[in-house]
Amino acid sequence: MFNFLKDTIAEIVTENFQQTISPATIQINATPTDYVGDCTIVVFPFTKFSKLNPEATGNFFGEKLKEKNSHIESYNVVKGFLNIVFNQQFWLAELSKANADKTFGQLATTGRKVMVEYSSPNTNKPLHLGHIRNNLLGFSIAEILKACGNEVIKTTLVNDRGIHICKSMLAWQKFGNGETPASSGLKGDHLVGKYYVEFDKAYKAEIKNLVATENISEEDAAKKSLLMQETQQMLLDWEAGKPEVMQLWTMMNSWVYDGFAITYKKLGVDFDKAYYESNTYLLGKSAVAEGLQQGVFVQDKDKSVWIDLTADGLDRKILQRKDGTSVYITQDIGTAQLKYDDYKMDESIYVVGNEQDYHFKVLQLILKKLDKVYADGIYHLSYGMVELPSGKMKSREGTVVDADDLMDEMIEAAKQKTIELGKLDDGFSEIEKEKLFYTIGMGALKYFLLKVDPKKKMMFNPDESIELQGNTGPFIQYTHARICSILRNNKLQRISLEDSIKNYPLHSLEKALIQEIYLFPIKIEEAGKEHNPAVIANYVYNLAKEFNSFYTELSVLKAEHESEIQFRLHLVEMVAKVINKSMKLLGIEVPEKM
RNA sequence: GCCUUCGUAGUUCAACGGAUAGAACGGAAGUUUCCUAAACUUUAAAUACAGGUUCGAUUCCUGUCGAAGGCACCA
Repeated sequence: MFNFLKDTIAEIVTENFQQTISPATIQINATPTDYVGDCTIVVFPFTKFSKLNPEATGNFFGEKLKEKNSHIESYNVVKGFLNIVFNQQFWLAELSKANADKTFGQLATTGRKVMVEYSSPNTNKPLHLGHIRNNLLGFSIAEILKACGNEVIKTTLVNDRGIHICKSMLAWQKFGNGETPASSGLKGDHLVGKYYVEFDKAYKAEIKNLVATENISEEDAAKKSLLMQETQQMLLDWEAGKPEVMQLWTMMNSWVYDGFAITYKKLGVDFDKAYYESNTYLLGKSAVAEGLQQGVFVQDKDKSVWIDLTADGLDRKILQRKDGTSVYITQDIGTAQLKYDDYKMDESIYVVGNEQDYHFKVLQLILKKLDKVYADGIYHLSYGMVELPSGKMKSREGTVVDADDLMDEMIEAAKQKTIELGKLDDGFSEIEKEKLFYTIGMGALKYFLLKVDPKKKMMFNPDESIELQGNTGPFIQYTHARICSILRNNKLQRISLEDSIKNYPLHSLEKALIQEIYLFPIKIEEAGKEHNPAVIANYVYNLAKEFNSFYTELSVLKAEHESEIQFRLHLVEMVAKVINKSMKLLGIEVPEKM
């Protein structure tokens, strides 16, 4: 923030104290509202070489800054804080610049290529609330990185094979009676998920039965389970390419993909490229050979392959089982290579839950040891679990908040609320109404999940968590709709922003809005750097709040001079633009009327 | 057992080591002859505990208590 001041401060230090400091280490914040100033420089660190007390140091720097920068109107010092006030010309010039910039909010091209892998579903069950957080984060961070000037490739790695898939398949074979999405009326992914739950039920019943009748431990019962043995046989058959199994697998997966397509469309997310684990699960083999040859991996007597990471503070990790099959991390090593071969990206972001923190630490370290050029570009965008009041969601037991159900409930809630408020009296066709309910409901859901720092776990109470008032998506959408309404009713005249500015003194609420607008590109950069959409969510909420205060206290249309009204209309139009662009970065639509 | 995260108003979330710890919901009290009241204004309410580091600690370090997650040839 205010980086031009940092450079000037560094200059002052060099000229007066024969020291060099890095501009990046200087702290400049927005001034808290109770103090006079636009920004605040923390001068405590400078007292070391200024040999003055904090107040005197602040005054010294304030004076020097004012000499060097014509934009500074005044300064004041409170304790060790130097508050700077910029003059009106500065803020108006910034507003003009932003207004004239057709691509405001699009940062300069970096020439960097970034891959974002997200969603990465399993094909044995429908998506749930946790997946929604993943999808929204992935989509949003991709948008933010684009705005930061990067070329972005969105990918997903579909987990379409493995023992869990076989469980659904086996249960369907045994209990399904040929049920299909068409015959049952169920969405394909829900139908398959139903049999995944069926399997778990039948399996638990079998174990219970075995324990009771044969008087053995649960552990032993698990080994004797016929269901589990059949499932494992099915996995072997799949790997051998047995036609009946492949046919069943293809059919059931296609049901799931049809279901996912609907969910993704409703969520508003998409991918440039999908990788399938059924194509990549054997890729780790060559990596194992490579690692052994380089001496990075070791092979035990039983033929299993390992890497010893104890010197790096981690564990000894298996990479290939004694039977020669590869494990999860080995596949990831292979897939990382495949992705790099395909795209040669500079950065590769994995949007994956924080229960895999350790896994990604290990993955990156192994790739480094293998001297892979792309190892440093790997970034695990780790996000916290979404928790329910009742505890953790368990898809095996079916105790989940289903993604499709939740979206429908949100849209329904938006509908009820909208009708209750009497918002739709005029000018909405049935189609427009449905579209509006969808936009508001999804806006509420998306904002709710994105406003929280991704790293942190979050609590979701299905009964009361999602509000449409307060710090919510609909609040921001509503603010946008009000501005659009003002602009509809009061067409901007042909007076340009520059001509409407003239020289009347800016009201503090007008200035506050200009300051928020000024922050937009800075926030985008910050969000990109931190891989954190919540930065944008908090920003746009503040902007909307700032507008609401302005709107309530000032009125756009009742200024003293016509040029001032025109100026306010320009200003407010700019606010709407920034809200629109910010929300786009979050993947949230903003209606013009609601 | 070892490792990693996290404990902030009643609740859900904020706060690059910076000023008097901010919002929202819920509670209390107000504001619609006027641009959309899903709004605005006022008000009560919190850093788990004990030490340490320094000009300054919710933030960094140590310990205690509490919560979640990971590690054993699952993905």
